[in-house]
Amino acid sequence: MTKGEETRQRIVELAAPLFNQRGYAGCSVADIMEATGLEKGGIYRYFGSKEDLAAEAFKFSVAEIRKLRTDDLDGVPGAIGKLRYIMDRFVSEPSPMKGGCPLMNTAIDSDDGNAALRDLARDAFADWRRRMAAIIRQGIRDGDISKSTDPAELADTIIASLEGALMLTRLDGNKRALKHVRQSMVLLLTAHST
Amino acid sequence: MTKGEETRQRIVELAAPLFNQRGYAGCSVADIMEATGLEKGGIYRYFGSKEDLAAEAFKFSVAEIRKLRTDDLDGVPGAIGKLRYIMDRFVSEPSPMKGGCPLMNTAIDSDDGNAALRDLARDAFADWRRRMAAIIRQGIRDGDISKSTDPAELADTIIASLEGALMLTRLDGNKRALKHVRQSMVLLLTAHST
DNA sequence: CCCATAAAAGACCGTACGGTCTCTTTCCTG
DNA sequence: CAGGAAAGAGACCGTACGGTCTTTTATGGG
Repeated sequence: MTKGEETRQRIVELAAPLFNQRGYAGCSVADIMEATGLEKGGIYRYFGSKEDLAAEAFKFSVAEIRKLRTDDLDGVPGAIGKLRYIMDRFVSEPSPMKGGCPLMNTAIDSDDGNAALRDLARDAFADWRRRMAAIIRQGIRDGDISKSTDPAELADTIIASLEGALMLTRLDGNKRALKHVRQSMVLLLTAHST
Repeated sequence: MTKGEETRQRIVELAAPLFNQRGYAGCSVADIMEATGLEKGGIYRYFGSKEDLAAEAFKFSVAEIRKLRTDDLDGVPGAIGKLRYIMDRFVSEPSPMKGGCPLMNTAIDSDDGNAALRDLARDAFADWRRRMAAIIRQGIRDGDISKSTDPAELADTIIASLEGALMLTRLDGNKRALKHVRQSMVLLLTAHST
């Protein structure tokens, strides 16, 4: 990795939490200059525009979050176990990055305009949903989850409720909503169990 | 209502959807000038700052959304019926205002900085949660909902999952997530019914 | 050690930002 | 219809914005 590549990577890693906290419009290039200690020239050398940099930063955030949420998942036995593990991790480590969940933040930040970021957010959620549905399908095959369960429906519900609860939790400054939702999701899983 | 008061109100009503779509940082005073057809002087006459205006606009949005979501609720019999009615309305009319749910948008937009807006969002969610918990408590008293149900837990779950689903729905451009979540919440309600 | 090149600095540009202030127009009342 | 007050226009201010370009500095292979 050349020095330039290292610098570029450093910019992305430092910009990611800034964009995540302040949003695309709320985070200026000057903010990134301050965070990285670089001048304009040192940044625009690697990125054609602020939007390009924001997209790269978001991709980095997605990769980070996916890593964190997928870690150790293979070692957890059974579909129900995996789902509960995902939920528990979400409650115990709700914000893998300063500013909350980058997926949700970007989804809301870019729902008007900024099509590039919006599409990236959409893809990231689609990926998460697909992976979770696969776990549920496996659970159905294994006989742990009822055959009448719709994997997409359950995956959407878990993701939506976790993200919604994270928003409330960050707003309230405590984990009450997250804990409540986990409880409810455990109950829902019970209803889907065989 | 004097002409000034009318103008002030018009500014608030026109600014509300703009702030909701573009966020606080993403919506400029010039945008509001264009929407209202007023010049700077005509706006700053009524508001001390952009932040003041944003707060007023958000309060207006909250009042609107609360009106829309509380409408006709008294006519619906039973706690379960009321909860299902709320959820159905949320699915059929997910965005009472251009740009999605102002509560969620503001919550995410202002979670870093902008304490005034954040507090308003927090209060708005607290109010919604309180009202929903009251419905659930009434359901328990009436014997429609199990005594072991925690009203706050159920209220948090419904609100979180609806808001999360709304985010996904707006991102995807279709109502799949909202419909899936409603299905799941109906099932969850069943589990809480006596 | 030299030197081509990579890397970064930072001056500069035009524009848009939030906000202020004075001047003009509109309105309402006596 | 006159005059004072309310309402609005719009010029103006300093700053910050995203972005460009030339110049300087660091680096690393021959």
